[in-house]
Amino acid sequence: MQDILFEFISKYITLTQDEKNVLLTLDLFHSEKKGTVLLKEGQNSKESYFVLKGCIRTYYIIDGEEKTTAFYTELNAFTPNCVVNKIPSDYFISCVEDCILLVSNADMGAEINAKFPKFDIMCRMLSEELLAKQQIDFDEFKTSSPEQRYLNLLQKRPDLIQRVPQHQLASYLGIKPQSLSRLRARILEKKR
Amino acid sequence: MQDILFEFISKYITLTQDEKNVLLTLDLFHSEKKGTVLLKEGQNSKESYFVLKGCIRTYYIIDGEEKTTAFYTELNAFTPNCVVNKIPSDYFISCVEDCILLVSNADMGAEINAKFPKFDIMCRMLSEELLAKQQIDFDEFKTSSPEQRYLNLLQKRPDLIQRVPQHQLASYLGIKPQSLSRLRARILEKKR
DNA sequence: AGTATTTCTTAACTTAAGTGAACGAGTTAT
DNA sequence: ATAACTCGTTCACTTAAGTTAAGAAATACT
Repeated sequence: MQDILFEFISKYITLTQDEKNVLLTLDLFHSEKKGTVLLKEGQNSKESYFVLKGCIRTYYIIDGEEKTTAFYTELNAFTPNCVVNKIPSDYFISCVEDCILLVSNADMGAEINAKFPKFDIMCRMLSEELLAKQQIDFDEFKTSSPEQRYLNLLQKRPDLIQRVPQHQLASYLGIKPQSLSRLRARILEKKR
Repeated sequence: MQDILFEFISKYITLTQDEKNVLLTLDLFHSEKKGTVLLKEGQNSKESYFVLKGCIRTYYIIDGEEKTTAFYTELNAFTPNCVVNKIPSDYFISCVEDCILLVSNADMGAEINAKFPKFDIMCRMLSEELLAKQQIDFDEFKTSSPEQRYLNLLQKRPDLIQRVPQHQLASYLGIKPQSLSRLRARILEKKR
C-alpha cells in the first residue's frame, strides 16, 4: 500500500528516505467497511481523503432522495468543500466498497507543509491539475445528453458501471434510475 | 484599475510597495474589444486571465454549434486547461463585452513565483478555493433541472442574465435557446 | 435611412426524461 | 424459513426538452 502512495507522489516530487519515514510515522492509513459514512451533512470535518483501494462517493439528500455527485476510486484525492471553506458540509461521504484510505487532517497537513515545502508544491500542482480536469468534466456534462454522458462514462470509467449500484450511477448522470434503465435498453436496441 | 487588483490580492497575501511596483512594471493590463477571440481551438496558449472589467466566455464548437460552458466577470480568474496541461485547447475564449483584462504568461508567472514565494502561496489558495467552488457548482448542476438552474442563476449571478445573449446563456444552462425562451415564459406564467 | 444579420420568441410536432406503480430477483433481518 | 427491504426493470402516463420552421425585434453595416 505504501508503495502505491510513494509511486503516486513521485509523479509530482522526489522524496528522500527520511521524508518517506516521516510520512509513515503519521498513521495515515485507514481501512473502512463498505457502507461506512465518513462525513455527514452538517459536520465540520477537517479530513482529506486519498483512495488507495475501493470507492467512495459524495451525495446530497434532497427531499429525502440521495443524489450522488461524485465517485472517487484508486489514486483519486479528495478534499471536501467544508475543509477548505471551514463551513458545515452540505453533503455526505460514504464507502461504496470496502476501502483502504489515506486520511489526512488539515491541521496536520499544515504542519507537514510547513516542514516540507515540497508537499506544499505537490498540493498546489494537484489542485491545479484537478481544477483543470474538473473543468473539462463539467464542460462535457453541460454539452451532452444523458445518453451521451452514459456512453462517455462507459469509455472513461468502465469500472464504475460494474462496481456501483445503478441508482447511484443514475443521479451521477443527472437522471432518475428508471431513465437509466430505459436508456440502457435503448442503447442495446440500437446495437442489435 | 490597479487598486482593484491590489485589493483583490490583499484578500490572500500582503504586498510591500516594492512588490506592487514590480507587478506594475510587467505590463499586465490589456484592453480588449467586445467580440475579440482570445484563444482558439487547437492553439497552445500560455496565458492566464483575470477579469478587471467586462465579461469573457469559454465555448466549444460542436457540430458547428457554439456551446458556452463558462462566463468570467469582474474579479474572476481563469487559467485555460491548455496552459496547465500543455495541450492544444479544446475550446475558444472570447470577450462578451469590452474588457479590461490582466493577462499573465505561464513562463512569466513561474519567474514571479520563484522570486516571490508569496505569489505561489496565493496561487495555491486560489486554485484550492476555485476547485471547491467549482465542485459545488457542478453538484448543483447535476442535482437540478434546467428550470431550477435558471432560477438559481437568477439568484447567484443576476447580472449575467442582463449582460449575456440568451443563446449563450441557454447552452450554459445545458439547453437550447428555444427551451430557455419557453422556460422563461413558463416561469412568468406561474408568477401571475 | 435602409438593408442585412443576428437574436429572441412562438408554434407544432417529436423524443426523451420524470412520475407513480407494479413485479421479480436478490439480500438482510428476525 | 419467512418476512421485510433493496434494487433493477418495465409500463402507462405526464411533463419538459429537442427539432424544425417562421416571424418579430434588435443590432450592425454601409
